[in-house]
Amino acid sequence: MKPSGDAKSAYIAVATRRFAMDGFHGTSLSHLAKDAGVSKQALLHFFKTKEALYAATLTALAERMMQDLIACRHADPAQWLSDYFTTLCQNAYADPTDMRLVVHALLDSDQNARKWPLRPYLDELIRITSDTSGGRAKEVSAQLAWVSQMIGMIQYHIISVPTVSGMYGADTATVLQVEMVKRIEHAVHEFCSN
Amino acid sequence: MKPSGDAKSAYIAVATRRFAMDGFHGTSLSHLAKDAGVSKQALLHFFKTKEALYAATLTALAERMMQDLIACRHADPAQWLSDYFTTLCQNAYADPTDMRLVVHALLDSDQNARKWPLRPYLDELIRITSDTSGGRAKEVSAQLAWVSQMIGMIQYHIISVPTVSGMYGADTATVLQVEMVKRIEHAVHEFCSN
DNA sequence: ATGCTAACTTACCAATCGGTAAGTGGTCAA
DNA sequence: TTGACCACTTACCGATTGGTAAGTTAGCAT
Repeated sequence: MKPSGDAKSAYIAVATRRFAMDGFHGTSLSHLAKDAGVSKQALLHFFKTKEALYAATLTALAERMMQDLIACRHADPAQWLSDYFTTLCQNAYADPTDMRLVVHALLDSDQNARKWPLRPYLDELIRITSDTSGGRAKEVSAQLAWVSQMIGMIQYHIISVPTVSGMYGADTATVLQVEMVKRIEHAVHEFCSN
Repeated sequence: MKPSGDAKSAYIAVATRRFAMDGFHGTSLSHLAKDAGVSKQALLHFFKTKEALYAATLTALAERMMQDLIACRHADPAQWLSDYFTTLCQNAYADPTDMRLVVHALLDSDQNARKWPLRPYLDELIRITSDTSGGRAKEVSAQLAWVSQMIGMIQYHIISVPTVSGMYGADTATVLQVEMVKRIEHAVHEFCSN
C-alpha cells in the first residue's frame, strides 16, 4: 500500500515553505512539483486546484498555531501568554515560515476571509487574555485589540528581519531580536498587571 | 510639449495601487496598462522592466512616508510621535494602500533590501524617539525596537482589517479600530514617560 | 522645411501559467 | 486471475506572462 496520507502532507509541507517564501502568486505548481520531486499532476491529483492546495496549507498552519499555543499552557494565564509569545518569536527566528505565511494570507485574503481557519486560535488567545487580572478589568474589544497588537508586533517583526538586517547590518538585527523579546515580556506584564 | 513627468507619476500612482493590492507577482503589466488606459509598452517606455516600475513605486512611497512624518512636526517629540502614529493609522483606515505596499515589500525583499528607500524615514523616527524623555534614558537598540514595535502593530493592524471584518463582522472591526488608536496613544505615553 | 526626440502604438515573441486527458504500473480484495 | 482502485506519469492545451522590434505621431529647435 502506498502511504497516501504521508505523500499528501509532504506536499503540504513543501507548499507551506514555498507559499510562505513567495506568496500565492509568486509560487507556481511547477516549482512546487520540482521541490517535491514529483510531476505537477501528482499535486493536482490530491488537490484539484492551486487554490485548494493553498487552502490546505492554511488549514494545516492554523492547527499548528493552535497546538503551539496549547503546548505552552500554564496555570497563570499571564505566564501562559508571556511564554507563548516569547517562544513564538524565538522559534520564528529559527524558522519564519509560519509567520510569513500568516502575513501573506492576510494580504491575500478577501476571498478566503469567510472560511479563515485561524479564528479558533484567535478566540483561544482572547479567552486566555480575558483570564488575566488585567484582561478581566477590560471590555472584549480591548482584549481583541491587545491580542491584535501583540501578534502584529511579533509577526511584523519577523518578516522585517531580512530588511532590517540589510539596512542596519546583521549585528544590529540580532540585537534588535533580543530587545524585541524584552519588549514582548514587558508588554504582557504591563497589560496583565493593570 | 507632452507632460512627461505627469504621465510617469500617474503610472506610478496606478502601479502603487495595484502592487499594494495584489503584490508584485500578483500584478501584471497588462493589468497596470489597462488601469492606466494605455498600452503595456507605454509603461515599458518609462520603466525598462516591471522591477524598475516596482522600485519606482517604493521610492515614491518612501518620500510620501517621510513627508507625512515631517508634516506632523511638533516641538514636543512625544506629541509628535503620538500625532504621527495616530494619524498614520486613521489615514490608513480610509486608504490602506501605503501600509499594504510596505508589508508586501517586506515580504518580497531579499533582493531589494540593499537599496531599501525607507531607511531615512526609519532613521528620522528613531531620532525623534531619542529626543523623548523616555528615549533619552535608553540605548539606540531599544529605540529601534520600540519604533519597530509601533510601526509593526499599526501596519499589521491595517492589513488585518479585511480578515478581522470577515471573521468577527464589520461592527467589531470598527470598534477594534477605535480601540487600536487608544492603544497607540497609550503605547507612546507609556514609552515616553518612562 | 527638416531633423530630432519624446511618447506612445501595433505586432509579435518564446516561456510559463493552471489545468485536462489519457494512460501506466503497482497493490489490493474477491 | 481478474478487475478495481490509487498514485502517479507523459502529452498536451489555450491563455497569459514579461519583454523586443518596428513603426507612428506630435512638438520643437534649427
